[in-house]
Amino acid sequence: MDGFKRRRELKKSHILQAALTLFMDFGVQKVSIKEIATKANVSQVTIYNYFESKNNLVHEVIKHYISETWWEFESLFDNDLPFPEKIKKLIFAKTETAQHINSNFYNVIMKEYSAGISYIEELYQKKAIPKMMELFEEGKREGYVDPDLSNESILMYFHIFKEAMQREDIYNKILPMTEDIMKILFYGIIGKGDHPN
Amino acid sequence: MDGFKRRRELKKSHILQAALTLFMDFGVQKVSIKEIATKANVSQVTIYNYFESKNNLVHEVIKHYISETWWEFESLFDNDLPFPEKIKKLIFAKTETAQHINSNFYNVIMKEYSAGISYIEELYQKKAIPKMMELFEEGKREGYVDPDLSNESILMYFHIFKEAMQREDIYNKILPMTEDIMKILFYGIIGKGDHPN
Amino acid sequence: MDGFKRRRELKKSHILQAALTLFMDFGVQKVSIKEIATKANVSQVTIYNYFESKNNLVHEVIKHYISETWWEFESLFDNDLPFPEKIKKLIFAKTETAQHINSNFYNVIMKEYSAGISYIEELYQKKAIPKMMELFEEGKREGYVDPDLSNESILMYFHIFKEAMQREDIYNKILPMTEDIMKILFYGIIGKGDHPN
Amino acid sequence: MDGFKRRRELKKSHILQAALTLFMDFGVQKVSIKEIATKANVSQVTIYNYFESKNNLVHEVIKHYISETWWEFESLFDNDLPFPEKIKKLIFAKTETAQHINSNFYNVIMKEYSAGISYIEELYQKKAIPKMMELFEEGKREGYVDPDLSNESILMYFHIFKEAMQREDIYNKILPMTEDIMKILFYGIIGKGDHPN
DNA sequence: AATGAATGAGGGTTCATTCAT
DNA sequence: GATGAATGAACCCTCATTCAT
Repeated sequence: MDGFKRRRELKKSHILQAALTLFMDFGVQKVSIKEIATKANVSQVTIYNYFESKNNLVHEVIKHYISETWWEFESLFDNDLPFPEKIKKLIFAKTETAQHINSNFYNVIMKEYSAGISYIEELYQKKAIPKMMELFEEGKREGYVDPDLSNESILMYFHIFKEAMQREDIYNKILPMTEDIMKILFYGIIGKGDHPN
Repeated sequence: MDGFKRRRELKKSHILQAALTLFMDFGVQKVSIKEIATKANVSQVTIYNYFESKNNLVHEVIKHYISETWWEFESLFDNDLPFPEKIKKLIFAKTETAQHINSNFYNVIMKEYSAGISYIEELYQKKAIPKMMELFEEGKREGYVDPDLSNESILMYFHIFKEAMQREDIYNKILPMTEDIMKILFYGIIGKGDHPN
Repeated sequence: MDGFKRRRELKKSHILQAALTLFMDFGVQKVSIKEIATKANVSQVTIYNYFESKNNLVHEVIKHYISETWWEFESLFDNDLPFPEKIKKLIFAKTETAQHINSNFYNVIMKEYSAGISYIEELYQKKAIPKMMELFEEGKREGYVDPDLSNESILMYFHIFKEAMQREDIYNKILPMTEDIMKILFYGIIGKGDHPN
Repeated sequence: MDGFKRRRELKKSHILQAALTLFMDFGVQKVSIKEIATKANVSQVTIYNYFESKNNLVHEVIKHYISETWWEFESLFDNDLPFPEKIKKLIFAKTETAQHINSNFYNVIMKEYSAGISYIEELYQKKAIPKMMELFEEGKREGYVDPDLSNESILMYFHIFKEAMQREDIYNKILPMTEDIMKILFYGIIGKGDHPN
């Protein structure tokens, strides 16, 4: 990549980062192109030159965000922790990028996702889900996961949790309860003791 | 209440209902006062006469919505079902009002809530939470809930689920997995069988 | 029509007139909503309240213009002048409305017309053309028009002239040549004298 | 002309051609410098380097267009057809360049012309008009044109026609009526028969 | 009390043009 | 000499809100 292209990419990256920060703080709709331009120290038109429209900028920001997030997610698996610790980390690890995400921005991402935007879909289907499935299988092998449960159910279950953790308010409330929550997760609300039936 | 006041209340109610419907479908930001006025068959100014500002209207709509939702929530407890059935109903019952709620509107409500808006806070603290706590105690007495778990943790746990269920996409995906999800909820991912430790 | 409606119509008419004047002078594209608003002494938004979009305003201005023009056109027939005088008047009469029309505006009107916009089309097909045809028939009866010529051809022929007359530059150049032009129109370039073949 | 200059002229010509095509299709106002640059495979700035401003580019394009058109016009006279055939050809010949010209572009040219832009004016005054005058004189000599008519009047008359023919809609409507139109042109609407007075 | 009319502020977007390499 | 990058100004349009009747 020559100097021209590199500088272009750098500036694009600046704009993306500025937009990402603003979107995460205030949501997509509340942030105007003007604000992004100001924060990125460029003119509005420059943004249009690079991204063509606000909609497109939003797409690119999401891609940017998703791929950054992805690396952090993937790194969670790069260790030899025992299964329960992996799970704990997976749910409670505060990823650098993902925290403090404005709910509007979050919803926009979800809308993209459920609209089947290929980039996210592919990353999720081809990489994230298989990684999780593999983890569940490991848990089943080691006796930590009931082999009768379908991986899909467990995935949904985790998904719901992981998502809730992204919300700052919930995260803060739940942090002091980590142990209890982990217990419920593993042993259910009944606990490991004797069961009524 | 004399005729004047009654008509006034009726009109207010019309406006609230119109606004609620639109907010639930499209979110708060995407709905303009003009649209609400049109749907409610009044002029924009009438809305201002009654509600002073859009922000205030939103507050009132949320109050309206929360109280409607509350009756449905309360009614979930009016039965003699065994504990597990109550839980299932609690999580999976599609309340009439709450379903299909636009995520933007949902977030606005949540923001109100976490901002400590008194009305919601009070309803939640003084009515909803005690009702839930009572339920958990019942579960503990009957051996369905581990007595070592704090009620607060269980509450959070349920909260996360109940909230996820409000989202149409998640609800639809999870419905076919009801049994698995309930199993995880009660027995954890380990299941009721022998435990590794 | 009550006072409200009357005032509304009056204001609408103001805006239409302002827009018409500007369009005729500078063309549609060169005139901004802001300019129209300033000239009509209203805010831009008022124009949008009345006309919804610039496109729509243009439509309405054209309708307004066409109907005004129509009365003047129709009045040209309300007389007992001999056929040749009628023709002369028809071609050279400077209608109050039609003169000084900016060519861009003219083209926009023509585009509307050829797009088959119903209002203009109908006026033209059902009223203007029959009126002209009738005139040609009169001319044929009185020996002023060759009965072998199709009315359609004559219509086209006149149409071309009448249109050219609308253009200020042409009109001014042609005015001193009125007699010659009329002669050509009636007797052709060959003139009434003996013909070569 | 050395290689540098030749390449420069080639590029200029490319740009002119690209601009001309676009102007003829969409009009001057609707075509942006960016589009021209893209079509000509140069950068926007190159256009500015060569033509200084859009206005100036438009001038140059018109000059380019006029001179191309001129050759075609001139060639119409290079034959030994009898007078009536020459006239017919003159009016109905669809020149290669001139056809399908967007009306906006046409008007811009006309504005240039009536503004007395020297290049066009000169070509017109010194070349086109004399050529036409010569033709009329020929017609007069051969008895096809009434010697009492001033050449200026006939010129205007033809001008109006020729112009109308440039418009696609009119051209298409008039083509099937060629014979009638030619008859009117030569013998007037009265025709060659006996005259009423 | 209710409403039609009106608006200032701001949003996304486009364009002709200039800067800087 | 040629270009990618950048921009101020303007445009159409929307919205929450106020005015005037």
